[in-house]
Amino acid sequence: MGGGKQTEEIINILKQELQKFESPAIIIIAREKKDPFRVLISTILSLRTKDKTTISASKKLFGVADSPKKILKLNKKEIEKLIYPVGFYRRKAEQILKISGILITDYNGKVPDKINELLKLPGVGRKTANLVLNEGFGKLAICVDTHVHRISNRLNLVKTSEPEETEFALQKVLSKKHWIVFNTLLVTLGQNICTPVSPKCSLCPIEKYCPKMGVGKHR
DNA sequence: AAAACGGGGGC
DNA sequence: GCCCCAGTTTT
Repeated sequence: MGGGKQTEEIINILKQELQKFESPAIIIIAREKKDPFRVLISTILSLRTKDKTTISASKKLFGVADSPKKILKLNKKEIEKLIYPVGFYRRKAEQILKISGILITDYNGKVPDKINELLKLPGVGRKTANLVLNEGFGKLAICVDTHVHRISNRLNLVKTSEPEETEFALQKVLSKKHWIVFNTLLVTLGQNICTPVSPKCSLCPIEKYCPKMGVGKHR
């Protein structure tokens, strides 16, 4: 299935050239301790939030409680205080409590490793679920967020209007060995170079593969 | 002052 | 399918 020489080249170049940039927040957090629960909770925290904020809030929270059981010993106010600088902190505190309760009662305290089960949890959509499968469990999944969606379309790897379409379109285009790294590479590229507005095309290591080369400003 | 931030849920 | 969410940082 799929691959394409050009896609291979793009991924290889990105692997080489993006090493100098900091990894996305969830990768950094997962690197410290590979634990699906930490990936899940920090991904919730990262929603519409900058990486630096996500990392510091995650550290604060996990310093106090990094398991469903420990989370449930806290009340909502205490969690809010720990995660405070992230956006939507009240909603997220509630979701973290609810998720922890559900994990205890329905899943024996473990994060499920099936996407349909993950999607039942409050605050968990496809992006979060796939990232948990991907980074938490090392399972084959393509996590599509705004960066992956935007850049995949800029490169004409896919022609889609919604992230969910992108996920399924990429499954046909990408060879499976790249499914897990793809998200990290494109997020890193998207945060540092191929930004939503005013992308730094002159710094882009794959500019020659980009159909919008030289446009300078594109969506 | 305004836009941006690795979405998701409610209607 | 549209609209709202929440507070901090960057432009």
